[in-house]
Amino acid sequence: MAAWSAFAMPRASVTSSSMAEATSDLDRSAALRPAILLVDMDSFFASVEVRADPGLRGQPVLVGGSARRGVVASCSYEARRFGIHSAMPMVTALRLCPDAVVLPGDLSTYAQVSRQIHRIFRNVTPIVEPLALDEAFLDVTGAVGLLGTPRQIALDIRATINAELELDCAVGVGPSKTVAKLASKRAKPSIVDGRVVPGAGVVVIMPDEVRAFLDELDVRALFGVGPGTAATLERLGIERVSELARFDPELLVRHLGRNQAYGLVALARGEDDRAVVPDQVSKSVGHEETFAEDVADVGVLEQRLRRQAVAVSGALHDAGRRGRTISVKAKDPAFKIRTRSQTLRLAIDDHAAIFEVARALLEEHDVSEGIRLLGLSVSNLEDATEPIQLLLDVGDDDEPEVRAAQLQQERAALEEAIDEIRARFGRHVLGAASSLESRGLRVPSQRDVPFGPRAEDQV
DNA sequence: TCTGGGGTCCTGCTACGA
DNA sequence: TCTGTCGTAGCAGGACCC
Repeated sequence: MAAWSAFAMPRASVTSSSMAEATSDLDRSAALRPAILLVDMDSFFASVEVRADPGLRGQPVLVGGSARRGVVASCSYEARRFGIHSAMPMVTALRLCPDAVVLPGDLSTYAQVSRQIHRIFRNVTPIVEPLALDEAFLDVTGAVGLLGTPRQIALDIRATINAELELDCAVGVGPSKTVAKLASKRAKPSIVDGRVVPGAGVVVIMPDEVRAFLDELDVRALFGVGPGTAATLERLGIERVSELARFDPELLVRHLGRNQAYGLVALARGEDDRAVVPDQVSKSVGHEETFAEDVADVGVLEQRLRRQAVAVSGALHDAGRRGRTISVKAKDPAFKIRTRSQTLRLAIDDHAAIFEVARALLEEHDVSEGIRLLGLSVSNLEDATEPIQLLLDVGDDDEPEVRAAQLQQERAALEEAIDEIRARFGRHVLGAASSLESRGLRVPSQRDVPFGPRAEDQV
């Protein structure tokens, strides 16, 4: 968030690892209850790439899609010196820094590193709530005393990640998720006059410092205030968190809705008692891709949709989930997004069944002018170990839902047969389709289009 | 100038059954 | 039998996050 560089440092306790010993005797954080940490990796994807190729160190590195329609997913601090930031169109980024090194990125590698990072977290506390591959909340209240003060724990985590994985991170520590999150932003390196200024690394905000810490922030710093909400608040004369904290939430309801109005004012007042919740299961699984050129050919779209159905089905299998609601999303050349969805009586995970429903939903979209993005997602998820409810009143065979149900039931019967064959003759007699890759045949996966269209990905 | 991908949550509307 | 009300589910769109 751009607003950070404009802040004057409050009287919050700012500590870098080099200062740890000097402050340890005076560490007030021992009294923090609850003690919540937000660990946020610095330029995660770009840093992983630099670690793999040390020749990139000190260079502006961009990870993201092609220059045609891609955006920057992550960039090194050297690139940020040119004003580049994540989510910036790649073409704009390259205009700002034509010599930048552009890398396509590899989500599977980042996911692997992320698992290593989370192992380090779980050595500290079992209460870890991942926010993204590079970010997680940790509730260390129970570890205080055993492993040191919250500040010491934060410093240790940072040192361990640095020593074992050669990566940097920032840690925010506070009595709530909101404060920990905002503190982590302040702990990060910043760009001042085109120079990279190292961050504090660890920033601790004590309960009696929360109000002063929040009051001077721009409202856009708050979680849940994006461009739209910020514009609404600005029209009401609210630009600082202190102004929002004083506002009567009832007066905001008409503009933001009741939930958001009361929620935001509470956050601005430092009222946030949300717990760190580990082991959250995802509520939807999807896959989408932006084409290098707009596509109006239904045959091509169906082919892409089928590929997405295979990828989504694979992700559902990996997660042990099935879903009842299938949604197909299309973005037209004017960036208008339309979605069409259908909720089935039967939860499905079979790719052919998902595709059957998705294809019917695609027919409801007007693609005559071409579309730039096509996406498929499955929600309303349930555990795949639940027995499949057979549909007795199957109805008309032409209905996509009925065809999907038949395909799903055929798939279940097939899997039962596979299990039986393997039980009799051994696991090796039947292999997964993914093994085709070793024979030069490709099966689509989430790695295919991680950050937007590739230059070579013409349709 | 050009705006990804994978998610979550919320709102407003409509249909439907009790 | 008809009508109004209420709660819920489904659907579509939007805003937001990293």
